[in-house]
Amino acid sequence: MKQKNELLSKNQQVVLALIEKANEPLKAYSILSNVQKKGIKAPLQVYRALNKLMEIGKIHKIESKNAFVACKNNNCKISKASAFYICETCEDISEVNDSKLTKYLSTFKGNNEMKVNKYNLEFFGLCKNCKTS
Amino acid sequence: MKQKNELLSKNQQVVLALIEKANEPLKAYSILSNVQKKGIKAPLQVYRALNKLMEIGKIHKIESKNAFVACKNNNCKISKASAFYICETCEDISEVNDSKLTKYLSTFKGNNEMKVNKYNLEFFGLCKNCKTS
DNA sequence: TTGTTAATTGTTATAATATAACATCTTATA
DNA sequence: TATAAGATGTTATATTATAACAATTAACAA
Repeated sequence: MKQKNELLSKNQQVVLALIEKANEPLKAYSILSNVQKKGIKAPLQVYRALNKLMEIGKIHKIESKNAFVACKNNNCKISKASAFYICETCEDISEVNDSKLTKYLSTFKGNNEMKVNKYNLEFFGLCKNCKTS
Repeated sequence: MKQKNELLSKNQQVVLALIEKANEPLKAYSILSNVQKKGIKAPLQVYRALNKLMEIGKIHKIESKNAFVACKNNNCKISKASAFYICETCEDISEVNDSKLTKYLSTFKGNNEMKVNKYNLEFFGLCKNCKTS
């Protein structure tokens, strides 16, 4: 199926559905083992779906974990900006949703005259639960 | 040698020297092949040195590239905060050195009450050279 | 100076993550 | 209806990283 109308292909739908219903970032091979019953048999099929989903902003990659989460910020149309909190103790990850931060970073100009298209930010620390326990 | 006085062990010195003289991020296996003449033979020896060097803030990992660069910000004693510009065209990577950004992010409190210990930020875009060419 | 301890080293094997290369299929649209 | 873009399926392989275990080194305290 030629991808018009923002329609997702079968493999893309299957992978996205799994990631969306998970409440934690999923790794590629974990995704693979969970979609084999849906007919996806090889790593490349998963990675291709992941790449497409990242392109259109439906998911983000947590680079420091090699894991993938659904975008929680209004289903970003384009994946230009992402920021996460990562708990170093319980590994819980949540997406930062702070419009000031987004604005600050999207318009950030350092001293090197780069034209910034995109950024990824990962905060590490202790989440509310792990702080108190 | 027990590590007091901030002294680095032999393998750590060898790996750090290579990374410091490189003008681009180096990948672990590229480091390995470049230090074999110095007696480092196995991936683990490289990874162990890299991990130690990251701990003490001498180098940073570019998560999106799985590559390692020397810290250019006053040889950070502790690797708590890192930010990079990454050119999507020429792959050139440079460390952001902006005290306002550092302060903003180090004291950032979103809505989730996380205690932030550390962060990593990667800006993607076009560097000065690639913009004009 | 000897025993203890923590850090480091060396080594083999293997796990985990990701892409190359190539053939085929599907469907929108020119 | 031809074509081109996107998607699929498949095998093999490349790349990145750690497990597990044994041995060595040197600071420090008894």
